[in-house]
Amino acid sequence: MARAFAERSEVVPLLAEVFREHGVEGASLSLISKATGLGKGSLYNFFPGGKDEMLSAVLDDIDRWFETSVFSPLERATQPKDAMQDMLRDVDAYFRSGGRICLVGVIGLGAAREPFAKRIAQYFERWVGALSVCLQTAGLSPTVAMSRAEEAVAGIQGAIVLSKALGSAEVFRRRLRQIEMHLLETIV
Amino acid sequence: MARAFAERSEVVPLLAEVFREHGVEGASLSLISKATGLGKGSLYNFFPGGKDEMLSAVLDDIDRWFETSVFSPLERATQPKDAMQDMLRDVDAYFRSGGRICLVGVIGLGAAREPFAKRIAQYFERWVGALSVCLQTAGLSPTVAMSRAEEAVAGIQGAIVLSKALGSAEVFRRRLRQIEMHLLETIV
DNA sequence: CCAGGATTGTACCGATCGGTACAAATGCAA
DNA sequence: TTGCATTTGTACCGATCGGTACAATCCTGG
Repeated sequence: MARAFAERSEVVPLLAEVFREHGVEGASLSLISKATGLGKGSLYNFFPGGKDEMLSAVLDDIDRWFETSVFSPLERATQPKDAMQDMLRDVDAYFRSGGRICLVGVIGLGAAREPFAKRIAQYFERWVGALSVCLQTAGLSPTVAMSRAEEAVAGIQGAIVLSKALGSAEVFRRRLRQIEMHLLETIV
Repeated sequence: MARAFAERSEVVPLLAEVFREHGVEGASLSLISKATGLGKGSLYNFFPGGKDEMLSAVLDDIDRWFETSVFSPLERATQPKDAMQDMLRDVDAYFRSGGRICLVGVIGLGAAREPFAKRIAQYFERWVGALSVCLQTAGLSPTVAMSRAEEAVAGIQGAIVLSKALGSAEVFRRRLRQIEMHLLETIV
């Protein structure tokens, strides 16, 4: 069995970047081919299902990253304050202070949403849920925790939209700082 | 001089809806033609510049609406509290409680941003600025007003993303209610 | 009623889309 | 080294893209 020059798994992040930069519909196979250095033959060898399978693999990759780096740590946190600060630091790095968009969010806004609607909803439910658990660990009631978690996640998404539109990383960081303040107020 | 069956101005809202539902890249001329009931001939008669001019006309229309319905009332307000509540009511109606997306926001996130980057930035600067003026009228310092205005506008954008992803109008309304609380706290 | 410009549908353009076919190139087991 | 399955580049497919050309149609001023 011949070895692949590029593992499927190492192509996925490149795909993700193409989807982020050109949108799902705008990411043509020729763009993808150029960005990955892979011809159509290789692309369809790795992803027989075409663009849909590529996007699906990208979403899997994103899910995995957030699960291990964001959601799980929030839920398991014994020091909620530290966990939430870690989350915001990781989020700032992941979205490059607003220079990188949230692929899940933009797919959710687009017309090609339907095939992925369930996964997109789960991503945000999971995020809000994990943050809510963390806030409850800090002593907040389920109701208040849920509300504040939803506010924080929406705030992050809004920060991406606003900072991207204004072309300002400073706006993103400023929003994140405010979200942090708001998450931490009235807890230990 | 022959009269037009459809004024250019009455086609624009239909165009806006097509762009919102299918995205700027996904809104093909055939879709636009079907949605407006106009053939390519008429379309290029109204908009000789093609899709770009259509999108530009849509953005003009959006600017005009927000200017008269949102920005200007905020700036001229003598009762800041009422003005901000009116804004949030109008925003809820305009975005159909999250059922409708913010076209300016999504263009700002996309790759086709560059030709419209300046206008997109101005839209958000104008929104944040007008809200900030209103908050200053209510007695807040420029610094605090600016920060709170930015938070509110980002919150609205985030509410759209989140509610659309979750398919829940209730999420949108809940976010808006919280934004209202936050805007109004500590003012008359 | 008619002349002439405005408006319209339709056919068509080259380019590019996502996807398929397949032969040449490649790498490993024996 | 040889045999063979895998991997790859490339040519090609029908469909559709945005846009143009233009003849037929419509409306209205005279």
